[in-house]
Amino acid sequence: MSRIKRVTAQDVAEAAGVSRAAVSRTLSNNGYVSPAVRARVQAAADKLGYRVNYLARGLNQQRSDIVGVVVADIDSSFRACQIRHLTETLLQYNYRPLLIPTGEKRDCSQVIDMLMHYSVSGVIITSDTPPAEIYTNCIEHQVPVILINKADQHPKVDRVLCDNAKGMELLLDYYQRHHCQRLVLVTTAGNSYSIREREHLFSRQVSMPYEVIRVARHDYQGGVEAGQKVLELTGQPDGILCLNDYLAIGVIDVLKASLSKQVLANIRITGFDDMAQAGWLNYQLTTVHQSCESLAATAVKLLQRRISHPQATEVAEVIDVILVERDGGQ
Amino acid sequence: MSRIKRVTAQDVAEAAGVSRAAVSRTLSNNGYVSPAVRARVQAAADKLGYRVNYLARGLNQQRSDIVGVVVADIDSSFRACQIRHLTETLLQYNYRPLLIPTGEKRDCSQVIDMLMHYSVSGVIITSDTPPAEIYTNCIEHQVPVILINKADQHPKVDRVLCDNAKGMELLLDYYQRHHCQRLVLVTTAGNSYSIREREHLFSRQVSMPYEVIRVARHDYQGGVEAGQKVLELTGQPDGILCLNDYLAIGVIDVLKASLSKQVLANIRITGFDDMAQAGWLNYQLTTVHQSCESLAATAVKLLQRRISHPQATEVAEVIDVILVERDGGQ
DNA sequence: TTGTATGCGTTATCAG
DNA sequence: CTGATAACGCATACAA
Repeated sequence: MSRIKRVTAQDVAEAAGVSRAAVSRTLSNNGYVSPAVRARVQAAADKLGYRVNYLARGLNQQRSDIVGVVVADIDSSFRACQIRHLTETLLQYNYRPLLIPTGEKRDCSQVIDMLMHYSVSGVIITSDTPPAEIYTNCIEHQVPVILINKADQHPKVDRVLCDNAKGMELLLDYYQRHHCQRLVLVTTAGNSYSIREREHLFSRQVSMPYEVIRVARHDYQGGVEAGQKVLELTGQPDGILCLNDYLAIGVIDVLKASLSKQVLANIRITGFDDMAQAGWLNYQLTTVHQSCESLAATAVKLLQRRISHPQATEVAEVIDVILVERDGGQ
Repeated sequence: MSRIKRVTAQDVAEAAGVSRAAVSRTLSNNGYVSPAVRARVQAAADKLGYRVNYLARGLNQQRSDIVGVVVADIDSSFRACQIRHLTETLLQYNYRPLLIPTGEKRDCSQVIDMLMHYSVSGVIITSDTPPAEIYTNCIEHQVPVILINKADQHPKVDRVLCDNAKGMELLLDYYQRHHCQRLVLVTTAGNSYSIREREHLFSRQVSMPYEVIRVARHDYQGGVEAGQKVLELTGQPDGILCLNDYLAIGVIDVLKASLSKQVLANIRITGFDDMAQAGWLNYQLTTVHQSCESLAATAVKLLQRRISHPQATEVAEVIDVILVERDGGQ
């Protein structure tokens, strides 16, 4: 195989008339090197267009600066937003995001196993139900793990969580302020942490009578199914609290198709997450906003902390939320 | 620095009582090795839980099996779908997707440069306006480049394209079949290849009088802006051909808010791409469907081809499209 | 068919 | 402060 000519540290060293070691020390800012040599090395490196080979460095240092980003449902709006900010932030801090989508089919534990053999610097998990195998695998290889919106508590595994409690409080306060009499909770049967947690908080904090509609999926289709169940109720509720925006939007679409504008105007529907579509004219959904930016920033901050202090006790940082009141498209 | 104990080929070799070379040959299926030895090596490798170190292999082979996926607007629905299928397909074929989001701010050429130093096996670009620098950089390093829905034609750079021509034909045929008299084209002023190409094809193939509404952005906001301009027209058109689904949905939302159901029912609005929201009850958008699955499959197929035949002449594969007729939510 | 020896490009250690 | 040298873990030409 014909090997491609690359600019190597050796080349720079020769051009600058110094040793490889001096080059390494200069460019990694690690170790003593005289200003004179430093200048010569810099000049030579720039002229030759030298950049370190990350593979070689990774092999040597046992860490590649690659960060595995494990995520389910990439094509759901909110997740896509998370991914975008996570990858942007990682790059900004000189990590490289290796994206691992986890479908139902794919055996993601195998993929995770693969990650270990890249000497990844860390793994950020946004998947809904990460197999326990991931932890054992990562811990065994001493790879930092950051969990986003996950229940699981593990030693040395940091987490960043959306403030579901505050969000639910804001929503319930919203319904109370508007003197809602008959509330319906739309939730799902799946094992998504966010949904489970919000449902739990709801039932603990709610102080008015309510009914529950439970559907299988937590996406738009689930919302449609929920909307149909709403129509089957005897009489209309005046409040429908949906545990995420997709559910709310599905409900809205079904109700809009079957109910008059007047009737609909008296039903307050809310969501959770504030994904892009919540702001669309047709929905103008009142919902709880969680910032993907600060979520990403916090995740990467925790990752860096754990990389430099592998033995620190685990922490769980909570991301603030706010209520976004919209007029429901009226 | 305390180094983590890893299972290395040497360990396997000792456990199996053979040389490192025999282990390498067995596991990479490259070179001759007797069945007996092969079995012993396999057994030892399994028992010890050995997996090759991709960094070391990459350093040696000058290719890391990492594939850079460069993409703008991750959080747009259709792009997210592309990403999902691209990454899934890449993993399926034993590549690892390194995700590079390109914003307006970020200087992505720097990031691309970084990719080169991972000895990436290839780069797949879905960004709308990839800087020319990318090509020169990749070609210089002899890294395969696959372009998705891009105009740029470069030697040794393969492309996969959506069949915009057929799509436009289907749409115009649709309007003709329904005896549309007054058509409005909604397009943008940006330099997105898909939009530009579709607009060009439209003007070449259209055989009825039409008006043009041009907005700045090609996202939902652009659609809203377009919708407002539609309302300013003297009299309503009976057809609005939008060059992507986002534009169409924005237009629909504005018109729904201002026009009566009856008037709206006489306006045929169409999009392009068939993103998830096009199928939502509220929109039921007639649009041109392009399959992200086959797009991803084709991209990876071309990538593999170029990896094994770096000097092959470039090709452009076209992905078939179909018209998805929906009732517009009536 | 197998083992030996060498290179891949860095960084870290240890003399000088 | 600097330069030789040994890892890092793998693949492969070459010799046996």
